[in-house]
Amino acid sequence: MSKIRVIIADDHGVVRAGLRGLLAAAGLDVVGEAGTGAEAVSLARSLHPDVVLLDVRMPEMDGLQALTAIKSELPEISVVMLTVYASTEYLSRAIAAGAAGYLLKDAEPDEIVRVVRAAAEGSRVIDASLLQSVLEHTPVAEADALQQADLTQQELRVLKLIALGLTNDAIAETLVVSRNTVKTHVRHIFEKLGVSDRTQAAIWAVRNGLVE
Amino acid sequence: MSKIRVIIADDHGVVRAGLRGLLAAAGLDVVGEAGTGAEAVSLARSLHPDVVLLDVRMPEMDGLQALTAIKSELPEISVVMLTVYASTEYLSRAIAAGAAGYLLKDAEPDEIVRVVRAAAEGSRVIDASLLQSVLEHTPVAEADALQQADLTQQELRVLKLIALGLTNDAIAETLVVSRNTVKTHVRHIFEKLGVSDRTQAAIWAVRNGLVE
DNA sequence: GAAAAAATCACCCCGCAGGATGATTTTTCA
DNA sequence: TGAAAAATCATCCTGCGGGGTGATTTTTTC
Repeated sequence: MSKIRVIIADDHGVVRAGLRGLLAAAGLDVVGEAGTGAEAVSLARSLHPDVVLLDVRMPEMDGLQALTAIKSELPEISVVMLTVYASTEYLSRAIAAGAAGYLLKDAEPDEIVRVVRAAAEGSRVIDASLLQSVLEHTPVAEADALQQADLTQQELRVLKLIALGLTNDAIAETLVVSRNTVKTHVRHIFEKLGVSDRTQAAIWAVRNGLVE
Repeated sequence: MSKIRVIIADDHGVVRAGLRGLLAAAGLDVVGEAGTGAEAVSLARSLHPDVVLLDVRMPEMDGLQALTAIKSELPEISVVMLTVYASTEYLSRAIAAGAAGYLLKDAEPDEIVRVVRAAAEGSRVIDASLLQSVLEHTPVAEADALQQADLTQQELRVLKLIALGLTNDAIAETLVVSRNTVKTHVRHIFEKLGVSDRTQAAIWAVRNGLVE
């Protein structure tokens, strides 16, 4: 079994060095480094790594743009986003654009390695602490419809992940439960909201300020 | 072939009378009238009509609540919503709650009859003028991402309908094209937005202010 | 008037989503 | 402590969604 090949893209040399050491120590193969989004894309093209670690904020094409470029040209490469902010907005966009993972820079080294490994295997994993903030923090405003919906805690989490654009399988992985369990929650959510599919549920969630 | 049985629910007697005459003249059978949402629900329960015409605004349970109650208890009954406002917000909710049609009160008599007839047959039809206003009116603010997406006119319409929660078949009916055509547009939309399913496309649309 | 873009539609395939049902375990709360 | 609610998971089934390909017609644009 060959090593997982990774490209690191961040505009700060210090961060790159830190990540490189961290990943190398875990037995991963850092095959390239980029300081801009554009560089990251061309490196991905020439080196075909298993995973690209992209900082959200970079000169000459930011992380999201680079992500989009890579996924459209090289969809088989897994891209993990790195950020300092726990922004639902960005998270949602990154997921929609096909990111395999989303990491906070202050995440535990083990957590970073875990997410990169999972990404290489084709899984989608969101950093636990980031996920926490997204799932547990509900904007207080406009909570009336939410109250009326009378969702349970777990159903609420599932709904938020639906509203982020995750599939049932991705939700199952994220919440560490089985796919069947997720499907059960999803059905209950539909009943309670009075909708008939996940798209309508997502729209409901966005309109009622459940996310963002 | 028996007449289509309709219940009319509106808190204004004048409106009810107008609708009754209009529908009767078209050969439909108005089997009941209600002045409140609660009445409409109980009438629906006892009379089992083919179609219920619900005013959005009514005392004792508004139209949306009545719609939800009817659809959960008697899903086989088609419900057409009546309103004076062309609100995307309400339209989206009504569709999500299972409305078969959505009519403006100042719609042409022929149009009203057409929608009620279509609803009785199980189709989902949105009043043409209302649809027009929803489809052709794009909030100017935040049009940057939209420009970048570079969608064609028809793709834009399809995306808006996706963001209202319509299925491909419903979109096909609404735009009067084949299902295959819709699917083609949908695929192109996904490519242009860089998303992988309709839920993410809907979220994109809402976030970028494409609807509402 | 020719070339390019947009819109239309068909057929095939596959997998996930969504519906129905039943069941067990854990947690909550009166 | 005992009942109710919540969370977990399974299995079966069906259909729609989404991917791939190809093709024709209409409209736009240079």
